[in-house]
Amino acid sequence: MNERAEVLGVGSGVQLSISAVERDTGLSKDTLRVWERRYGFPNPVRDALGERLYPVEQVERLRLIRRLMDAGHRPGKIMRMKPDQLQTLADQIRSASTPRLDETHPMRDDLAGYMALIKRHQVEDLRRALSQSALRLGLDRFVREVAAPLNALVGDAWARNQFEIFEEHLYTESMQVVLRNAISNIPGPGRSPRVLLTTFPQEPHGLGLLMAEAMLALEGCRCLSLGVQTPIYDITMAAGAQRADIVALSFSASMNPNHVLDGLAELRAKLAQHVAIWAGGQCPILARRPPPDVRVFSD
Amino acid sequence: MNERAEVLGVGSGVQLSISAVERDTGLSKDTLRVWERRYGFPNPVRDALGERLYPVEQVERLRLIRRLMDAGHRPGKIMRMKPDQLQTLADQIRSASTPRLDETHPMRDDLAGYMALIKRHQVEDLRRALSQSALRLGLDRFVREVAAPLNALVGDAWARNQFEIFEEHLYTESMQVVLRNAISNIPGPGRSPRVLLTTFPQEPHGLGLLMAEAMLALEGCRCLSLGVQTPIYDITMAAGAQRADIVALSFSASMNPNHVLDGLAELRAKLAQHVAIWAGGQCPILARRPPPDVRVFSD
DNA sequence: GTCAAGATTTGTCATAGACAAAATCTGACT
DNA sequence: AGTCAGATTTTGTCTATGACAAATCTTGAC
Repeated sequence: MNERAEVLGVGSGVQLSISAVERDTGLSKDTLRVWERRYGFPNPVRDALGERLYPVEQVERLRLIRRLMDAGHRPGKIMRMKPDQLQTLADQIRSASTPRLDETHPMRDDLAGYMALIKRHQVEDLRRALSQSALRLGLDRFVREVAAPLNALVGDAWARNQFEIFEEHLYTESMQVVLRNAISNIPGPGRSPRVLLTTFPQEPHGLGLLMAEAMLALEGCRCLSLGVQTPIYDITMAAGAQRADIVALSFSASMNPNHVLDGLAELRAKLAQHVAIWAGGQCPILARRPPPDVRVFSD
Repeated sequence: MNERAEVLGVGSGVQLSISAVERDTGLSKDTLRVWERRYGFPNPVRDALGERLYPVEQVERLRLIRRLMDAGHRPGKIMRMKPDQLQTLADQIRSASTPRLDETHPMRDDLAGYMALIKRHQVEDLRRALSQSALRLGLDRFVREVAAPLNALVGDAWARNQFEIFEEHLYTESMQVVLRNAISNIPGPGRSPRVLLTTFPQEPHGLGLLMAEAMLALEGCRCLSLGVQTPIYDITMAAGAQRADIVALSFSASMNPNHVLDGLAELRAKLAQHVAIWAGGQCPILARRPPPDVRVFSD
């Protein structure tokens, strides 16, 4: 019932409780404790009750470590490195995973423009610009060339602490309005596959779902979205009730990899065999270790 | 790195590992273990390694318990009850929460029709019926006479355990589509008050927000929604950045009354004095003990 | 009815040991 | 040089039990 403040301001720096760090980094409490025991990092201070308090610098380093692990590095190696070595490694990763953005091409002007609008809180301008872009490019190209990369940029900036929560909300709401509007203008669905869209209970981000719905609806699929955070058991019930041919799931980068894989395995086991599972989103584990019997989409 | 199958078929029934149950029920591992220790339920069998395996029947009972807790009951009481008593309790919630619908008036025919469509999972028919109703009545009357009461009915049916989670999701998504569509067709905003809409972090329900946005936009307000679950600090930042005149908040019946009152007090303290706070929604505490300096709307 | 003080309930945090799955290393063999 | 089986290390999650503060219920006075 412990709902005491989990963010405590103490002296110079803010400090987070273990559950706050679990939320922010996606690392389970067990993992955080065992890392401390084995590697000596993180090294949180303790409050009067002996409970862990993580300084923000350590939380940021944990976030960085998580990114490196997503890129294939193992904790035992990373944990021993000094901060500057870590940063060097991180920079290498970045050029490996998105070479286009840094050197080959600079960030595309239009995307940079949208980011600036978000940062300056010009919501109406942002919405108008996105709408116009969608009209100009067509929904298909808009999703591929604007929505998806912009989403990644925003997620990235968010992970680096360059965005306030409300700025991310402003972006999400704007993009949602534009996408929903575009989707509702797609001519009536064909008879072809019936697709049920949703996310797992730990995944509150719905933009990926809308992008998927847009693309699938354009292909003539009969899309039915359940919104976000549907328990696995209910996904199977809904799939049965709606006679779905495909269950499509969206995963953001912040999802715990094990939850993703375990959840997909459980869903596969409970779902009728003839129903296909499609998975997409920014979540790195999907690309690194795609589960069997699940079709994975990168974009 | 325990990624052994967590869904094991053993003899007649399927059994789930503790982490699978955590996912399915939303109860933390710690909670599941401490319930077992204190109340003797759940009572999972053990595998060869001594790890818990929960039979599906127990998981389903856990889900029911969780619902009753959401409705305000405490685990210590519920846990001792026999299955049939549990079901009785679940049924009793109805008469307490909505006396009017059962005896004083019967349920209106059109609303009963929508409820039936949800129950029969006829999503496309539901969406079409709602759209037509919105066109026929006009958005203002549609919100007052259809969306708001239907919302209450669905919330009620949910509390009585008459709806599956996915059925509630189907309804929410349909109504959301209809409302958003209607909102985007409202002619451009006047210059009058700038309204910032959102909910508190504990409140994930967004339909109330959309209904409020519809009503306010009809009045010529410049509405800006942040979506759901914005931390109080970020609400103040957003209000400042957007030069909001009004901050409008929506509260469903499931919100903890103290969280509501404390949150409103905190927001009032942190927000510039000239910014008004409007609060609305099904939450009973708002009507029973309206906080000072906050304008409360029942519909 | 409303409020404060006291008692109870309840979720989360702490500790440390154990173990299987994943990842890496080793050496033999095409 | 590449591939494969087997040994070794790494790593995350599980186990158990005790502790405690926040939330909630109960009691009694006004």
